[in-house]
Amino acid sequence: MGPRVPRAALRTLARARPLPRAFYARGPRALARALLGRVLVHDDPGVGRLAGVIVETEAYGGADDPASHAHRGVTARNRVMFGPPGVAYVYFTYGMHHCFNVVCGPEGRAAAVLVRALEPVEGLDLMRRRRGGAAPGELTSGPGKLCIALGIDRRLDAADLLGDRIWLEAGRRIAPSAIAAGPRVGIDYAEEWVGRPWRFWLRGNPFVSRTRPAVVRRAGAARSGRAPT
DNA sequence: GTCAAGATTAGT
DNA sequence: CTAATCTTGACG
Repeated sequence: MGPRVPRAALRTLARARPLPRAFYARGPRALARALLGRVLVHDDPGVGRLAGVIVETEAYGGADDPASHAHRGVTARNRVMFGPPGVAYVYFTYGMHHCFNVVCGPEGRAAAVLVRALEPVEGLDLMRRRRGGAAPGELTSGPGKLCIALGIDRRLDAADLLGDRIWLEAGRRIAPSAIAAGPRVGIDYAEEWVGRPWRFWLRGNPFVSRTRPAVVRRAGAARSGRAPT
């Protein structure tokens, strides 16, 4: 017989455990929604736990998605997008920023979810130092910012999210009605894909990235509310 | 080898 | 609005 553990404590333990592989075995849009409210934890070597609640995500597909790195097949950079789900895809861009993604879907089928913003919950002091003394609301309110704050870089590319370096925990339960959707940021090309609401966030959450609204360049591509899937 | 563009951010 | 900063991947 093991030690008796109160039910509430069991729930806490369950919450503090990495989400199982099966959690990631679905398409990118479903996962992008499911990731909202989950806690991203980085056990930064020699530093400790840095964590935040995911409040904004974007879904990326494979060959058919012109905005995806996987659009033109496997390359050295995007290879993990084609691998098994539950793995980190971290890439470097604009010569200075990293972006953290969660690989999902069945193995062999490229798909991933970009984590665009967090609500910081653990390691705020260090995050603030790394972010140049930024205000709490600015620490992790963008894909590049959150990587700086949590110390995420390419060393974590291909890291297993069921390992001991970086993982996700269950966190909060989110009601579907609390989720808002809109066009992906920085995707102002590929006309017929621009309006697709593959960006998700917690409605009204102050830690969501401030983005200029995705501008639809060509008339006729503009859509509001529901768009083709 | 060469080169344009980038799933961004901070500052003017 | 634009500079910063350098990797990636397409093309020759």
